Amino acid sequence: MAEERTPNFIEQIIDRDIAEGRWGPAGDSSVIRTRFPPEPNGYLHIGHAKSIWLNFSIARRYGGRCFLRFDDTNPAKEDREYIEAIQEDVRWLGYAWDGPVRYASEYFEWMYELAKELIAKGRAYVCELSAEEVRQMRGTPGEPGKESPWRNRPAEESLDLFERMRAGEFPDGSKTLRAKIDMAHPNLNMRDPVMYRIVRKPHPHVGDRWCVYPMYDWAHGLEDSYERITHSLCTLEFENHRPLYDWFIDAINEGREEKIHHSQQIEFAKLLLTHVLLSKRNLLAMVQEGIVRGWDDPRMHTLRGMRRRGWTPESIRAFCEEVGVTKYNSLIDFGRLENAVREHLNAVAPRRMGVLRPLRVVIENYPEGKVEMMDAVNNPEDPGAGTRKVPFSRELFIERDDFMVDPPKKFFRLRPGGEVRLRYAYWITCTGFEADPQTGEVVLVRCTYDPQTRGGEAPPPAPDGTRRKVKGTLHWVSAPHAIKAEVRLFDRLFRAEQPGKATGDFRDDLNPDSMEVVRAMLEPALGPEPASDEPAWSDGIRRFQLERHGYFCVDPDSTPERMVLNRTVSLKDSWQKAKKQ
RNA sequence: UACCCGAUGGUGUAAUCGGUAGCACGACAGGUUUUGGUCCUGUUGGUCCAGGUUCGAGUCCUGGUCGGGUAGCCA
Repeated sequence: MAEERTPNFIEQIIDRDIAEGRWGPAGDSSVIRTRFPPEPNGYLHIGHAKSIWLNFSIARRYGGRCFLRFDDTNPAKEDREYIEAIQEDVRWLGYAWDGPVRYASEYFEWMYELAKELIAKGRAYVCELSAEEVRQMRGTPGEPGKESPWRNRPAEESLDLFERMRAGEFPDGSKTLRAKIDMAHPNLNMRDPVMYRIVRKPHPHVGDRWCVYPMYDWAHGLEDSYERITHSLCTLEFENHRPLYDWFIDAINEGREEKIHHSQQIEFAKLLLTHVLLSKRNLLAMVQEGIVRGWDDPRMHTLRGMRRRGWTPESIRAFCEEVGVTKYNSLIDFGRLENAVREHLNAVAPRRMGVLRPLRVVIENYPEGKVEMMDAVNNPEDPGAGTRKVPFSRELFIERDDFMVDPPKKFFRLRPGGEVRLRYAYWITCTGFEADPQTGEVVLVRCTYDPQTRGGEAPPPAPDGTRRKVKGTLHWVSAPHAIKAEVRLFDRLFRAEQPGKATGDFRDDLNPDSMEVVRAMLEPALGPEPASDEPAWSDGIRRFQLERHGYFCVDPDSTPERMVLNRTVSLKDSWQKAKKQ
């Protein structure tokens, strides 16, 4: 309603349908009905998010309905675990389906009766060819296939056989029900496709009630029909299946008193991202080979992984909206997804200070034992987020990268003799440092502070009117108050835009530094107990911006004794970029 | 060598009936800034090719080129 966005090609079709009254009274958009129909055979990933977003946002746009339906037609591959996980992930993304969860398996009886109608009409037959024979007789693109010897058996015989298939009289794979279409059809899907196969496997939803299971092409249009889906949205690889989708519904309706609902299938391009692998096979390989720690590893682009990494549902939805829907197979730069989460988190994430690689600093003219509580802004983008108190004392930690003995040009951080601002605290000047005699590594920096700069304010101008300036502002943590934490710094899992494209093996493109674990020092507000002014997150996960570093969330591995933070994404860093040039 | 689909700056996506090719991201250059973040301003750069129809074509027609999909008793 609110958005002025121009309608995508699917919405344009729907607009026309509504104007013409194709699905109900002309002008009534509330008849629009979509569905998200996952097979419960794996965890949802960012690619599914696009489909979820599309179906649910269309229903919302038109005031229609969107169902969640498990397309559970193949018990050999499906599992209860996924039925639970998928619902959880859809909810996490922020969507509520209309009514109960639907299951294709609950429509099997109806489908079975319709199959018998087709047999009776001579549009389907029981075939006794083996899988291998069917494959060989299908022909190839360019040359026609051969007809099954069972193709023209009497309808009564097929009917009898089909009933006995269901009754469990025949072994797995021994017979199939096939549609009688055209073995010379240029579209391979139309060469007498299999409608039912015999499979004896316990089904995750309906148990052992069935031993014949419908194939996708036969089942899917019927599922849509049963639920009176108006627009059945799917990905481009089903384009060649649409003629069959339509053929089945038309064949059923031919000569039938009571017509069944005929949804319109519309195909769109699935989400393709650089630096990411989403296929079930590759995801599984990464888990099984220990490349990642599991399906919810923060480097994985399963929705579970992204949730643990700190991605927000809001940012994923905004990303889908941003990249849009077309029939063009585009490859989206992963940076777009990172931008989306930065944009959301920049607006709402509370700012905190945390030192990832600590370097000790002593303020030599600051009294020992003195502690001042400094006022720090929680979010400069949101004045309503308020302020907090941060303790300051004589001994601090600053970032190792923020001090250099012999810095390059344009380095505005701390150096011997140099002055910088400590954010919300004081201006300090470096008076010396100590290095490890063995390694040369700096282990301590000595500074003095200017009491006139409390809060980080510039000191009053000198009598001659000149004003002192500092170029750099550093974050810091008071050493005696610091909270020790484990911080996991994640980076892309793959270095190549298209992992595996160069050599054929994605393992060759793995980023060896996709996870770095550091012992960090955090300000007290980052303790195990949420501060009272932290925002309420839709999923209850605590998220922060560590100033000058990036966005982080609290990992479930955290305990009251030890905080564990995950870096969702770093801040943009024009200094890093400048250094590389 | 079959069938289906697609093609607009670096990337993604708009352009009503055929009528000024726009927006976002990136890159680059400035400005603001107590985060080298954010924000603001500016610059850069595009209709796959060849014909045709038309006063006028990204849009319509014809032919090509390039890219994707399709030969599971998977979905």
